[in-house]
Amino acid sequence: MFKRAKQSRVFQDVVDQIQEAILTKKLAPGTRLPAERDLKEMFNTSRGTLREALRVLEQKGLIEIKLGVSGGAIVKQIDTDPLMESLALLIQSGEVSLEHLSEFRIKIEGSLVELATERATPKDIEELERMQARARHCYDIQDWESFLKTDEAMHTYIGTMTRNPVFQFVQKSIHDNIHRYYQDFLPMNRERTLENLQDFDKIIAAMKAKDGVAASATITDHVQRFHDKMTGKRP
Amino acid sequence: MFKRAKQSRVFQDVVDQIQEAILTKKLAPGTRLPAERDLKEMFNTSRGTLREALRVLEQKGLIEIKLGVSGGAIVKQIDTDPLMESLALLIQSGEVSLEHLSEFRIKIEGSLVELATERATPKDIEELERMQARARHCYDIQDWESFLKTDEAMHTYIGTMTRNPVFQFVQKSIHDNIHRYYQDFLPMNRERTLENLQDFDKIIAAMKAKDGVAASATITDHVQRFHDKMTGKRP
DNA sequence: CGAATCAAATGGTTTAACCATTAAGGCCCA
DNA sequence: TGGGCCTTAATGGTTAAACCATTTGATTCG
Repeated sequence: MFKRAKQSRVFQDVVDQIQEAILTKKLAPGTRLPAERDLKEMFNTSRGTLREALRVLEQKGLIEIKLGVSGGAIVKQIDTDPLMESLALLIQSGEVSLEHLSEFRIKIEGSLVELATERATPKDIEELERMQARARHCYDIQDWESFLKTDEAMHTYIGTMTRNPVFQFVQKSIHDNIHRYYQDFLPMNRERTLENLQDFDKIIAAMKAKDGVAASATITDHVQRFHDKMTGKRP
Repeated sequence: MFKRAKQSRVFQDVVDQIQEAILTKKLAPGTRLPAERDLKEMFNTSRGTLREALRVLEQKGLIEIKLGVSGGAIVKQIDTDPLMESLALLIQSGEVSLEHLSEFRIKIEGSLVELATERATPKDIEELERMQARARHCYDIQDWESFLKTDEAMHTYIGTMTRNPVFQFVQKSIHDNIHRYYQDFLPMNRERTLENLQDFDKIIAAMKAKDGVAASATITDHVQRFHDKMTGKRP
């Protein structure tokens, strides 16, 4: 019925006030907050307490703190970085395994590609083709590391094509985390790389034809193959 | 090519050391860290700086701080709460709208229910039926608020049935955030509530029959209807 | 004009003290 | 004996004042 009455922590009140001002756009991104020695007066608190509040806001990704004269706390444009950091913590702690992530990816990436196909602009297709050309070049000179980077960039770009920040975050966090631990268990080789290239050829062709179902099917198969290799299954 | 050399901030070093110890399980959940006045000696720093570090770790969800004698910093079991908080910030700031979230939900919740159906135990089904009975009771006495709570609990429970923490987080965060802003635009009424009940009857029946496809189809339709109402479309 | 130097603003750190909360033990009195 | 009250000590929360380190811009000098 009742929640524990919150123990009053001064710094928490400061955090709440500044956060409220940022979320309601009373403080726009780019705005510079007053200096610590001024803020401390405004909130009628001490500098130590005020700094604890700023530390929390910084950790939440709401402000950024710069050094030197004309430095100080600057209101940031909110982004998904704190979300990504939290997810990385969950993975590093073992609460979430790469198998969990990969299973999720199998279920979601098809829908994501389908949505991206619906909303793809000619510019998007051009951009993907540029990236695919770069990937092919990496394959030719057998630069696997750059190939992986390009591959990740293509997946992430398809996420942005959905024009939905939720899909964008999901796609970015999946690939960011999968690739971060990639080489631990999945060495790159010529054969797998070629498969990747061919899959993306198919996907781009399907996107051009506005065939979301085909694009979806191709990527789902692509992802399933990755998952099977990772979990040690062999066809 | 190069990243800016990190400006040395003492508190950051303290954060990194403690975080490392927690993630590598050198400090197990439940462990109590030494008192601030002792930690400050160990890290050879001041109490203010040390407290900034503790504040960051608390914000990350890695420790919890209790007051009084035998209080102090206690290592927490990592969970998805910080992730949820970050997402809530994105939504409150308007970076992510409820339409975005709802569109995502349409694509994912079918797969999620399918997976839950595959992995459902008899106990899971029993639990769902208990919840459904409670929802029906709320409907009978026209207690819409409790009905919504039960509805959310059922969706969240289906998330746990996947046995995959990624799906669990996704499901929890979607419904947590959708319901938080629910009444702003979607007033509950007798008709919609009855639809909800009937949908869940179908889903539970499909789960009993291990018919993942039917369960998936039902929930997707359910979610799509919700989305259409929210975005103002009428069939 | 350009480079070196200096000065001021600002965040980062340290120290020392005091306040507030909590748990535990002891004391008093019925 | 038992229950309630008080004291005490440990611990986080807060304050204050000073100094250090970094950055920027103005000033000075060759």
